[in-house]
Amino acid sequence: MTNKALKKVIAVVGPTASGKSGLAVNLAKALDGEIISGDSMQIYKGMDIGTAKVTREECQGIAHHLLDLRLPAESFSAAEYQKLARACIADIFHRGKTPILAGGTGLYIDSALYNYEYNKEEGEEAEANSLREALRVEAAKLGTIELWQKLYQVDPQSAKRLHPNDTKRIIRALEYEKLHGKPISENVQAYKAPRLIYPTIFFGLTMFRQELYQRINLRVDQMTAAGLAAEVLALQKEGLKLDSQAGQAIGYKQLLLFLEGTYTLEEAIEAIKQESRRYAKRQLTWFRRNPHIFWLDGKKMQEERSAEILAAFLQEREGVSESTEEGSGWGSDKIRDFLHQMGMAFLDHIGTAKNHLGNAKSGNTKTDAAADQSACPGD
RNA sequence: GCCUUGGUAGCUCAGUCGGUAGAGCAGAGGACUGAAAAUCCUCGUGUCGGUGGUUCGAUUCCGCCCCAAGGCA
Repeated sequence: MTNKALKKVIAVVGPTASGKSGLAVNLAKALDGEIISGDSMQIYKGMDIGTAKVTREECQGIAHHLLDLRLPAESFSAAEYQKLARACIADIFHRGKTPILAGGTGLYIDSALYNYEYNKEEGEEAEANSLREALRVEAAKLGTIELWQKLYQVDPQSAKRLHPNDTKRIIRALEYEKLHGKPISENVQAYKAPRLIYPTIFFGLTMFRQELYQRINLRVDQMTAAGLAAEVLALQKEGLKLDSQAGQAIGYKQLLLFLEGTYTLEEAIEAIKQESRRYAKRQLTWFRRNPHIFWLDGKKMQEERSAEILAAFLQEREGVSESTEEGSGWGSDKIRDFLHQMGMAFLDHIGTAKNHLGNAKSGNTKTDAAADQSACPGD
């Protein structure tokens, strides 16, 4: 075997606790890869336990990029992420390795991999932030409807798109208009036809909802046992605050509220579990609409051999020229057959995600053979 | 064994002076282009414990039975 690396970006996405990090490392080992984190909170130094950041052992010698870039008091943005992630991808390709983008922050991942256009002129972060702060103050004074009406006057298109209660997005639209003198809706053409900017293969990890939630609950308990509260306390002493970006991270927010006396410890932990479950659901909503993603059973993909087989498959196909890289046309049937042959689950993306509710109340929700096979591996 | 109070949506309960029922929480679906672990929108049919009776009609009234909690022996 000569070069194991692919000339493609591998993206590993999915909800929290679905096994992304582990699969990414195993794929990296098999494909001579390096991992780029696609996670908005692992950006922060010192936020390790609560963000489930990979430990030294878990890295297994594989390079991980875009972790620990900022202090918890600092801010960060999707635009900055885009720039850094793309530079990282270029560098990894340049060194003849496979870039593996793994993470759960949909906006960050899409910003890096699709033709999202952020404005270079807007680089003056401080200026933008002070303007944003001013708009925030104004928003609080005006009330939601009035703020929305204000946006309607300068950018009726965006106003129609945005719900009057979605203050955050309304503020951004107003901010954009002030900074550029034109409505943000003008910058949105690309967004109707998202285009991948690298050859990319997406893998999404998922599992029955009930199972996923169990794993989330378990993981929160493990984080608690590993000293999450102590971590938050230490960060608080260094200035981590509830109203900062990092202070909004699930786990950190609730424990800060505990330290402030709003929650008991038990209440905080319950809230962390619940918010994590809801977050996982939102992640699934984001990724499900992406037709490029091949969905895999997160539990089965945990086994190292699964990753090896998948990697071998990718290498085998590397030579084959693919004219239909984009869209679900990419070897769809072939990969399905292959994965079935390997005894792995192939979840037929969007449809199956819906079949994967695992909702006891609605009983048997399996409707197709693929879901059936993956759903009951032992039967 | 007797008495009391309950048994209504996954959970906690409200309610129907008899016309097949509704809140909170949990949960589900969706949106998303410089805060995104953020922000926002939408969604409530359940043998009203079981069974007989009264009634045009019972989840609602009555009888019996089952279950739970408390009290008395």
